[in-house]
Parts: sequence; structure tokens; C-alpha cells
Amino acid sequence: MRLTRYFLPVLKETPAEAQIVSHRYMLRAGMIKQASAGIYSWLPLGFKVLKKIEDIVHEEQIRAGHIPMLMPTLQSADLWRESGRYDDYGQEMLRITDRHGRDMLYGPTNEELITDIFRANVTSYKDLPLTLYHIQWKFRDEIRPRFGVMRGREFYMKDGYNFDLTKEDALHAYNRHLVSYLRSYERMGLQAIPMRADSGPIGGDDTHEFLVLAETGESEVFYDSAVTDLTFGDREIDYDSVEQCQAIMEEFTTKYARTDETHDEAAFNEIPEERRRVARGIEVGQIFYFGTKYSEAMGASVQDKDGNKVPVHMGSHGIGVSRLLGAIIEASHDDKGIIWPEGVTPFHCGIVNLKQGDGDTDAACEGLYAALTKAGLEPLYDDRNERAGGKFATMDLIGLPWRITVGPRGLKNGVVELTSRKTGESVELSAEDAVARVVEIYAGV
RNA sequence: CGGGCUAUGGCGCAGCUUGGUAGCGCGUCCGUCUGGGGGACGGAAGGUCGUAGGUUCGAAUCCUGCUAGCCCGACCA
Repeated sequence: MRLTRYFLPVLKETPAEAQIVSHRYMLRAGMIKQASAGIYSWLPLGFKVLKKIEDIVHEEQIRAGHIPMLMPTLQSADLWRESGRYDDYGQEMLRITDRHGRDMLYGPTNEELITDIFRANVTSYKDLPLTLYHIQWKFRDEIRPRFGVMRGREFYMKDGYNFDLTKEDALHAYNRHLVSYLRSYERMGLQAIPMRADSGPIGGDDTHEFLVLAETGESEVFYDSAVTDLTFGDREIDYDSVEQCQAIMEEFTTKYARTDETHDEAAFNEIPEERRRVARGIEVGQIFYFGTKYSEAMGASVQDKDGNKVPVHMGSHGIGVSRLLGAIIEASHDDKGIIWPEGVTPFHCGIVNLKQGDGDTDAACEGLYAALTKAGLEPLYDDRNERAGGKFATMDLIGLPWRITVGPRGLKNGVVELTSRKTGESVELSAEDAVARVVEIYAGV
């Protein structure tokens, strides 16, 4: 993309409404614009990152054997009366009346809808196990939205639901989700620690929240510092293997890591003192096993081998897709702007032309642009007639991980400059080598 | 929902106390000079001062209602 043809309304000054760094940078980098309290338009740059995150979530869910679908944002209140949650949810649920006077609601979650689909179409144990998920906009009418997309009222979320014949099968589904979530976050450049949590209004027995450590986190967290040494890496995983998923779940959840809701001071104090950590975290996902709570209330059952009608065991699992943008920025930025991890960056590489209109530099930039594009990468070429300072400041703000700087001075010696946004380190090399280097970097992402 | 605050051009702000017909910086547009970290000079466009009403010869400014937004708390992914 050429910057002169793109829509990137960056701001030099910080809008007054933004308090935390991710919100400030998202506004300044032209990623979002507030439409009303807690509701945002996603401008092209923000939309691009949102889609990258969504793509990773989809890929990892499909890899784990889960099936994508899409349910509506507006739901009938009747289903929620059936589950008993229409009254439980309170003011946080946005209630709407249609022209016929029917009670509707903008869904804050989808347990009722998915259970309705399930019970209408699944009747036999042979159809199990089944895990369906979707990524859709949700709405929770927060009393006080704040922190930009981190705590908006409208938010984009992956939510999935597993249906299993037995508790054992359902726990395997739970473990699959834990593993697939670990992989997803790691691809986004995040360390999200699974912590034993409280099940809240969804209810249930087992639940883990995934938290990204950040000073601006909403939750106080207590953990054994050994958990931050764990990484999933590129290990092979067979999602059909109950033992393997179980082993990974245990590996990542045995060491002490809890939010303040479930914190146990005595257990915490058993950790060697030098490994005890108290910090803050941003919740970016949660998985639940809740047994037959919804299936019993809503009649979601199947016939087992003996012809008996039994309620299915269920779980649900969510990833806050839109919230993740905020979390990633909170975890990865400096005083100049965002630093995107390579897995979610809106463009792979920036190209800065230091002397727009100069025949040689223009030609060199065009060459780089064409070569990177041909290699399957998406460069952002700053071809504006701006001075160097302005171009650098924009690139730093929007946080592309790599920048190729092209100027007459370097070209005289046959080199361009490749700079890491994260470390600030630059190397001079030929244009061909710069392209090769960037291609190599992204080959592993 | 309790407490506090704000609303003036795309963004950040001043002007309000003491009413007299709106200003600054950034950004935008045009031109010239520039050209490796938000450059300089010259010109220009852009505002029913959130909204409704009141006081007054006259309201951005004083008074009242309403709306929207922000902060702290409680709540929440």
C-alpha cells in the first residue's frame, strides 16, 4: 500500500478522552474513532489488525478441530427467559423492542442460541463430540466504558461451545481449548498466562482465565514466576490425543497462578519467596466447563447407546478479539508509539523514501515495493512529499516491526537501511539483501 | 448508580471572573526555499461557541432545563 493512497488519519496530539497508552496510540495512529461511549468505528489500520487477530484465532480453532459458524447479534428474549438469564443479566444487557412489541436483546454471549441450534438438530450420541464457535460482535451495556477497546460496550469476540456425551470428553474439549488458546496468543506475540478464575454469571466448575501481564490490567494477579518461563513454541500437537492435551494443560496450570477472585494466600506462600509475584493483568480469554447447566435447563440432550436420553456436557470458551488490540499495545509499545509483534502487524514492512521526487530514490523505493509484494508480503510505502522527520514519526507511531529507509546518501554507496522498530538497530545492506532479510524474518511467522 | 468535571474550526487549547459581535498552536490547501528525526517564509480556507429557553439594546461570556463526553468510586471480559 502506498501511503498517499491509503486512509491513515494520524494525530500529532493526543485526544483528551484517552487515558491509557493503548487507547491513546490507537486514536493517534488512526486505528479507531469513537462513535459513542464504548463504541468505536474501526478505521483501515485498526481493522487490518483486528482481522489479523481474527485470522489467527480462526486458524488455531480449525486446527483444533472446532467448527466455525455465525450467529446473529440480535436475539429473542424468549430463549433467555427459558435459561433464566433474562432477569439475571440485569442492566448490562441491552434490551430492544421491535415494531411488534417483541422483546429482543443485543447478545452479550451466545449460550442460549447455540443450545437452541443444538437441541433442534442433534439427537444422537453419534453426532458427538461437537464444538462450534463463531466470532461476532457482542454488546454489554457497561455502566462506565473506558480504556478504548479494552473495555468498550460493543466488542468483537470469539466464543465457542463444546457438546460432549461425558464429562471426560468435555474435559478433553476443555484441554483442547486451553492448548489452542496458548498457541493463538503466542502467535500474536503475547504471553497470556492461564489462571484459575471465578466462573461469574456463566457458572460452572472448571474455568481458567488467560491474562496478559500489564500495569494497566484490571485484575490483580498472583503467580509463581516459573509460569512466565513456559512457552508453547513450535511443538507438535495431536488434538485427538487426550493424554497429550491433558499433559500440556497440566504443564501450564499446575504452578500457582490465580486472579484475586480465587487467590489463596496460604497456597501462594508455599511458593519460594523469590518466585512470588503480585502484578496486574488484562484478561484476554476464558474457558469454562459447566457440565449440564444449560443442557438441562434448555433440554439439550441426546440418546446414548442404550437409548437413554441424557443431557450433554458443555463448556464455553471466549477470546476477546477486539480487546486483544489494546492488550497487545499495552504489552508492546514505547514512548514513540506502538511496536507490533510480527504475527499481527498491519503491514509487514515500512518503506521510507527520504527524498520524494528524486529519480534514484523513487526508483529504489518502487523496486523494493515491487519485490516485497512479489514475495507475498504487504509493505507500506510512505511516498508522501514529507520531510524525513515526519515520515519516521509516523512509522514509529503506527509500529511496523521493520522499516527500510531509502535516501540519496545511502544509494550513493549502493545501500538502504533496515531498521528494527523494537530494538532501533539498523543495518545497511543492498536493496536485494534487505528484501531477502525481511522475507526470511516473516517466513517463520 | 453516587461524587467531580468538561463541551469554542479536524486535534489540543485560550477567551467567560468584569457581556460589546471569536483567537492561538498543530493539522489542511496554494506558492517559494528546503530535504536523514514532526524545517522556514509568504498567502488561504475552515467555527449556528453542544442544545433549548431566559435576562439584556447586545450573550461564547450571566441564569435555567436538556443532551453528550471524561475522571474517581461501585460494577465488569
